[in-house]
Amino acid sequence: MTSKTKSLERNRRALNVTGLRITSQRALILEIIRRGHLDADEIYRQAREKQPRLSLSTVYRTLQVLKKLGLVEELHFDDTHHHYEVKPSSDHHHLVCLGCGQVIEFHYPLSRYVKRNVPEAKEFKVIETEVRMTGYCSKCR
Amino acid sequence: MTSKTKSLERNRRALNVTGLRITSQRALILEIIRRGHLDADEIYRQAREKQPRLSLSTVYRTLQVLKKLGLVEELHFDDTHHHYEVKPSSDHHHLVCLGCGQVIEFHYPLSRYVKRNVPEAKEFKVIETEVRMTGYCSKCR
DNA sequence: CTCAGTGCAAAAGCTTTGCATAATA
DNA sequence: TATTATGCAAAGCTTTTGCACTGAG
Repeated sequence: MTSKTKSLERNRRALNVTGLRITSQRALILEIIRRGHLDADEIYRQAREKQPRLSLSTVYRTLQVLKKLGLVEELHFDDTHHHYEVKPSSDHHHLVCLGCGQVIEFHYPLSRYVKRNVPEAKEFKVIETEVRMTGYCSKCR
Repeated sequence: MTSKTKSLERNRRALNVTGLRITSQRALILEIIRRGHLDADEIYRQAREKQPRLSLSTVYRTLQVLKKLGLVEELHFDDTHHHYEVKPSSDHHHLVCLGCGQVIEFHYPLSRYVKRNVPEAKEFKVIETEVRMTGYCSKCR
């Protein structure tokens, strides 16, 4: 089984559990999101290379569905676009370089740490944590 | 000196250092932002109670200027609006309740903690840290 | 065959911009 | 008085929605 078939299979399963219909558009979009942090328009452009008739509305609608299902997470790197990525299982955060624009991911159980140390957070039931640190990477600083 | 005069004086000084012109609109907008986390439209509505002729463009332009000067920080609580607050001196983060919408602030030197513990962050020069945890507050959980 | 999903085009936000007018320094 | 800032209206972007058609189950 090729890696590509495997990935398609994984997407098919992910969609299937939910009772949603498995359309070629959804499988393709999910496939593309796995490539990294992308915004709607980038997903649209990449998807149209495979399916030229795909519409931007479908991209947005699919992203909403996947977000609602918890398969995909919406991020806020900059002011104008949203970015999307497949939802990670653990705390999962980002360093955004103001110089070259690269996004460095890191995993760390920050919500646990915050809950332990911050009085305000003690009685808060945390659902989601997003940490975004901007600055300069080792090359750009 | 009343507290109100003092606050006006503070805004005047804040604007003055920068070489910008002190207009009644800018002073008013800065005054309003000090009240808490507000989005452009809320600022606009509150500002118009005092200056009915103020335009929304002026609000946006002023916010951009203040942001560029580092007097005000732009936040990303939800998908559709930006929120603004006067820039705090130390690490300063937010718990957003999905139930009642309240925003709980907390201070904690998280960037320092991350830099110490996360390998990816070690050689990163951090300029700004934004932590946003969503979930449910003690009343809503 | 049926209903969920799609494409297209149009609308709906929020935010920015051009230009003449008003106000600051 | 010389610019800078404002107000208004119009444009620009991203995102959402209505509707008829298509395709998955």
